[in-house]
Amino acid sequence: MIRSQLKNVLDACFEEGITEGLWSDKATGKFTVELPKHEGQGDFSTNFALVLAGIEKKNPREIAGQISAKLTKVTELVERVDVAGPGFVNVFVKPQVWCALIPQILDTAEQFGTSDVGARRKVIVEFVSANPTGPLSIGHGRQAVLGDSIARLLEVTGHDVFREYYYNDAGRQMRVLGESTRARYLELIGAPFEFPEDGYQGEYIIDIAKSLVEEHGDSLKDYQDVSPFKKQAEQFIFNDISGTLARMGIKFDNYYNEQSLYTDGHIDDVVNELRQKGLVYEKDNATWFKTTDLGQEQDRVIIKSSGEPTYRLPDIAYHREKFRRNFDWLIDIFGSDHIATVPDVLSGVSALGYDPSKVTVVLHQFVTLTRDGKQVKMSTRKANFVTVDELIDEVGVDPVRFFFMMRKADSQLEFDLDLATKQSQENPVYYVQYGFARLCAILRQAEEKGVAIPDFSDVDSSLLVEPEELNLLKTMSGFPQVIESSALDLAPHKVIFYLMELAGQLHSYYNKHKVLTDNVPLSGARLCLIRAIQVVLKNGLNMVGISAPERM
RNA sequence: GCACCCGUAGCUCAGCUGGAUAGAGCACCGGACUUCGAAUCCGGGUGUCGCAGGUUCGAAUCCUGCCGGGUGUACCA
Repeated sequence: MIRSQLKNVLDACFEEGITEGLWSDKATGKFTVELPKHEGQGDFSTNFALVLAGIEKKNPREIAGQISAKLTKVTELVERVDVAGPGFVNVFVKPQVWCALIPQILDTAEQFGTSDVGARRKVIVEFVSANPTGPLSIGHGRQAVLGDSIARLLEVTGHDVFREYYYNDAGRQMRVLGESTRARYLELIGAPFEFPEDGYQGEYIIDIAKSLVEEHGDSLKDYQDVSPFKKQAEQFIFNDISGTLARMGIKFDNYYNEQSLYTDGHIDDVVNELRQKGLVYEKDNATWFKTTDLGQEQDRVIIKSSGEPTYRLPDIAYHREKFRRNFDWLIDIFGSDHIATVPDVLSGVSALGYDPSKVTVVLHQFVTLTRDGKQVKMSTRKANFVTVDELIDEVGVDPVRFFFMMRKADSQLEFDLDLATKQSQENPVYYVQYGFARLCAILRQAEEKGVAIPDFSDVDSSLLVEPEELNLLKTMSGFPQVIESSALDLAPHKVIFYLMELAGQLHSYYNKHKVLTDNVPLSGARLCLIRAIQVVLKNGLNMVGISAPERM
């Protein structure tokens, strides 16, 4: 936030230089204010001189001198300006400017870090979308956390967020599920049975079959229709899935059933509309979507010769419905194995007259589990756990969420079970949470000692002079920016990295400087600082759905 | 074959959309609790940023071509 203040100042100096004839306006919007990597390069630096020198064909050091003379005059913000290297202008900000951040944080409290950049844009985030054929797997877990955190971040940055789970309870998969359940049922009551070839092998099918035996005895024995089996399975599995999601603190605004696309006629609509545009034709008894007309390499089947649509058609119809429901931004979280649908859906909606640039697809790579330094094989067999529930049982909700967010979506994610279960030093979740708990402990201690936490207006903030204190303030001033960019980039991992950084600075500070001392004014100032850090850590954790425990 | 993603320290990964001397965690070694919680801190790094070109004041970052890995490329979802 101080960075943007400085940018405004720099822009003003730039304008001033134009009227003075020092340079033209060609560089408008080209230069930036950055955070230098190394000590001694100031609190902020700007490439102003380098950019202008390139455009104006002048000596960068000369321009650097001119701009730094102007910046130096802004005494309420700037302490000192250096010109370094090829022409970087390094700005040192007055310590009081950093300290002024404390009351801002304390006053805005849980609002600190929120913004309205979203301008109440309506955004729909579709994620998980697993069909109810079994418990959520590790891959779904990553997607669930990713989608939910993205949704949370969009919410705090001023978007109107709608979370949706898309599923299909018809189709082949579900039929096989029903048949598997029936087979287990017949097995349980001792009747002859035949397990379907691609049937679902999991234990949970047996549990479902047991429930049917309890409810109906053997009265379903001669039932030819699979639907009672299917229905029971679906209900059980959905219960299981939503239970898992609830454990992770995830709620959906809507579960969208693919079936409704058929019953409401949207599937036929889409085909007809595409046909009218000359983008649909029949060949080999199937119906094809002429995607070669839309820049793709080959045409795609949308209705099989059996009369059943392929997955593409409902996907396109579903996205069209999202557009028709007036969302401004459509975000899909998919596993990378679904990448093939993306071009088809985008071609489809764009052929139907909607703007494909309003669709953003976040593709995440796979998750592997490691234990004892070795990869855990993820077979459908038992022995090794593969469900999110089992993962949560072993490591806890917060570590699960945290670890799933530690990597950007593009990267494969290695989930280190040994690290996640350690309640110590190495575990980054506890590292951050412990930072928060520690601050709570200090404040409890203050209360016990009868030390009042002063109002910031009664505090002499010039007492906060330690480098660790100023660094903490600098880091905290970047928090709103971090939240905004991780929201707009749909990249929660940035928040995680930020929190580790902030917690690290806090722990260093804690070990070097004591907050509660006999020096009352100093303790007062530090207590205010402590409370500010507490706010930022808590907000950061909560914004990505992780708890901030006061004691651990 | 084609499309997308990845290739950065022993391992797992960041790197703010082009900036200065490339970072963190883990692992390993050595230190710090009569003091606000040691789930913490302090010290210890000799990396061809996969390779080769190109763009420019400047490239891990952008472009092209290779190499290696993953995923997809169905009338499966």
